Amino acid sequence: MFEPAAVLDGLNEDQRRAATHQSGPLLVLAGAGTGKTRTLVARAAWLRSQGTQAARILLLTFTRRAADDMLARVMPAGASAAERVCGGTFHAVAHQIIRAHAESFSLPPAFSVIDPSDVTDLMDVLRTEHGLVGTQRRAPRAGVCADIYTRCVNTQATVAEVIAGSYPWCADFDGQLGALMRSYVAHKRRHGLVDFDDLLLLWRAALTDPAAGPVLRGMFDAVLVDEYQDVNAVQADIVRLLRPDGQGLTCVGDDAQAIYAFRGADPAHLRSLADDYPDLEVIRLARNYRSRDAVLRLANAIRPQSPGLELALRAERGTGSPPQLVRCHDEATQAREICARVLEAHESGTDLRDQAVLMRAAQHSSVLEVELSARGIPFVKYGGLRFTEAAHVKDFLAAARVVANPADDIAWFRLLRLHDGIGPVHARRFIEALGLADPGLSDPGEAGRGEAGRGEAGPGLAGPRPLDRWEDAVAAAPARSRPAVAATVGALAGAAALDRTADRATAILAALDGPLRDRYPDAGVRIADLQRLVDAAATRPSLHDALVELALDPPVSASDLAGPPRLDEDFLVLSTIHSAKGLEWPVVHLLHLVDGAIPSDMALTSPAGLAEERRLFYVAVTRARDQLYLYAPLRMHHHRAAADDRHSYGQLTRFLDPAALAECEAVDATPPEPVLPRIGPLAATIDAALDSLFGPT
DNA sequence: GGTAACTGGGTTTTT
DNA sequence: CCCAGTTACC
Repeated sequence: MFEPAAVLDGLNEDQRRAATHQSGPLLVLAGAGTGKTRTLVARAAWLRSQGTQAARILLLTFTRRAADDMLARVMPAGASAAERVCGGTFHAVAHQIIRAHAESFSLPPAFSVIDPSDVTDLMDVLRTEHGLVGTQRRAPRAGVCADIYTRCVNTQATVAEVIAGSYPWCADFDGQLGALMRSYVAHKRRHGLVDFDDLLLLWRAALTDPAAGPVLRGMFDAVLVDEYQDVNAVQADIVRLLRPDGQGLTCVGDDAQAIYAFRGADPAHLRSLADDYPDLEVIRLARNYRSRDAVLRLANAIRPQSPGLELALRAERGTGSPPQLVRCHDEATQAREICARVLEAHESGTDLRDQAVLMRAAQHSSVLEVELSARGIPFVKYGGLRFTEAAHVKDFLAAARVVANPADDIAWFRLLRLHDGIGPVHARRFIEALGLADPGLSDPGEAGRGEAGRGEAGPGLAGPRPLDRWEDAVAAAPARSRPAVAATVGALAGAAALDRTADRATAILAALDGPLRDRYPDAGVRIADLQRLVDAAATRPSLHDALVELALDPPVSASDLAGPPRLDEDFLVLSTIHSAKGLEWPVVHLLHLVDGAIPSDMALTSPAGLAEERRLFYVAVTRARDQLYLYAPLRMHHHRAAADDRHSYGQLTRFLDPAALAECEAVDATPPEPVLPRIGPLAATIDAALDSLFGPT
C-alpha cells in the first residue's frame, strides 16, 4: 500500500484535486501536455492508498501504447496478479471478457476476430448477391460498404441516416445496402466471425443483460477512461453501463483534441457528460509542462473553444522561440528544407529520435523519404500501411485462422487464392465443397434454418468438421492446381493437430513455403518476415490469442516484433498526426501546410469535417516541446496539364489566419539552383544516333 | 464461355 | 497496394 503523500508528490494543485477527488463522477478537462497521464496514474495510486484493490480498478484507453504506458506506471515493478490494475483498450478489454465467457455469448470458442480488411473482403463477396456488382459504375465499392456498416454501428444510426448524412452518392442503393448489412451480420454469426465493432457490441449487450450485467458491473469499483473525447456511441454506452450513477467514474479528455470522428467518435459525448451526471465535477488542467510559451501562443490561437469547456494553456517551461513558417517553392524544396533543419538540430545536440516529422496523410512524406534515404538519415515511419497489411502477412494470418477456426471462410478464400490457377470462382467452389457455403439468397430453405437458431452453430461450426474433409474439396480446384492446394491444406490440417502454439505456427509457415515462393519473386525476404511473426506468436498461450493481438495491435514493422528497439540506434520519427497523438518531441516538423492537405480536401464537404481538421492541426502543434517548424510547399504538381504548365500555386492553410500567423516567424526557402542549363532538342540527337545503328526510320 | 492473370491509374486519418 | 478494365488461357 502506498503512502498518499508519495503518491501525490510533484502534482500541482489542480492535478492533486483530480487525483484525490472523492467518489462522484469526475471529468478532468486536460489540455495537451498538462500532465494528464501523470494525474491518471496518481489517481489510480491514490485510490489504492484509500483501500481500493488494484484488480477492482479498470483503466480504459484507445491505443495499446497508451494502455501499456499507463499500466506500467501504475504498477510497482514485479507486481503480483492481485496488485494488477485491469486495463487496456476498449477493444482488448472487451475481447478478454468475451473470450473468457465465449459460451455465454453464444460464440464458438474458436471464434475469429476479423480486422477491417477482412470485413471489406467479406463485403466484396456478399456484394455480388445484392445487386451491387455489374456495369453500373456508381455502385458503392466493398470498402465503402464496410465504412457505412461500421459507421452505422458506431454512431448507432440506420443505413438510411448514414447514407443521407455522409454518403449521399449512395442514396440509389440504400435498399441493397440495407440487405447487404443484414446478410453480413448473418454471415458473421454462421462462421464464428467477430469484427471490431462486435467486440464493443457484445460487451455492451452483456452489460445490459439482467443476469450478466450486475456481475460485470460489480467487478470494478473505479473506472478511469482516457481520451474520452474519442469515444463513439457504443463506448459511451459501455461507460454509462459500467458506472450508471457515476460513482467511481473518472473521464479524462479534451474536446479540442477529438480527431476520430471518421470512425464514429463524437466529442459530443464528452460535452454531454454533465447532462448524464448532474453531479459531475469538472477540473481543468491548463498548466502546460510540455511546450515553450512561443509554441503555446500559436496553439491557443488555433484552439477551437466550446462553450462551457473553454481552456487556454499556460506555459511552465519558459519563452522559447516562435514557430517558424518555412514557405517553400515546391515539395522537393520542402524535403530539402526539412533535412537541413533536422541535421542542424542534430548537430546542435538534438538526437534524431528527439525530432519528429508529422503529416496529415501517410503519403505526404513520400518525397521526403526519398530525400532522407539519399542523405543517409535513418527514420522510422508510424501510421499508414502497417505490417499486417502486407500481402504475405495477410496470407499467413489467413492460413493461421483456417487452423484456429476452420469455419472462417474469408480466411479460406484468401488462402486458396494464393495458389496459381485459383481465382474467386474456384475458391468459392472449394469452400462449398468443405461444407462452409452460405445458404445464399437463392436458397431460402437453408437461410430459414440458419436464422431460426440464433446462437446455433452454422454449417462449419456444428456438422462435419471442414478440415476433416479437405481431401474431397481439392477436387473443386482446377486440375493443375490440385497438387499444390492439396499439399498446403494437408500441411495445415497437420498443423491443426499439433498442440503447442510454437509448433502450430511453425507448421503453418512451412505449409505456406511453396505457395509463397511461387507467388512472390522476393519470397525469401517475406518468409524471413514471417519467421519473426512465428516467433512472436510462439510466445502467446494460443494461436487465437496471437491472432487477436495482431489484429487489435498491429505491429508497425517486422522489426517491431523483434522486441524493444536497440537503444544505441537513433532514428528520425515520421508519423501521421493521428499516430502522434499523446506523444511529444523537442523538435517537431509539420509538413504540407496547404489547403487540401491540412485541411484535407476530403474533409471539406462539411463544417464538422473542417472543425475536425482544425483540431488535428491543434494536436500537431501541441506535440512540440521546444521548437516547431511549419512547412508550406506553395507550388504543387498538377496532375493533368500541358507539359509546360504542370504547376499551380497552393494556398497556405486557412488555419494560419492573421492571428495565428502573428505568432509565427515566416521565412522563404531559397529555390533550388538548376543543376544543368537547358539543353537543346535531345530527341533529334538520339534519333540520329539510333539511325546510325538501325538505319533511318 | 467462363476464369485467371496482367496492366495502368489512384490512394485520409485507425481500434 | 487496391481496383477496374482488358487480354490470354483452359
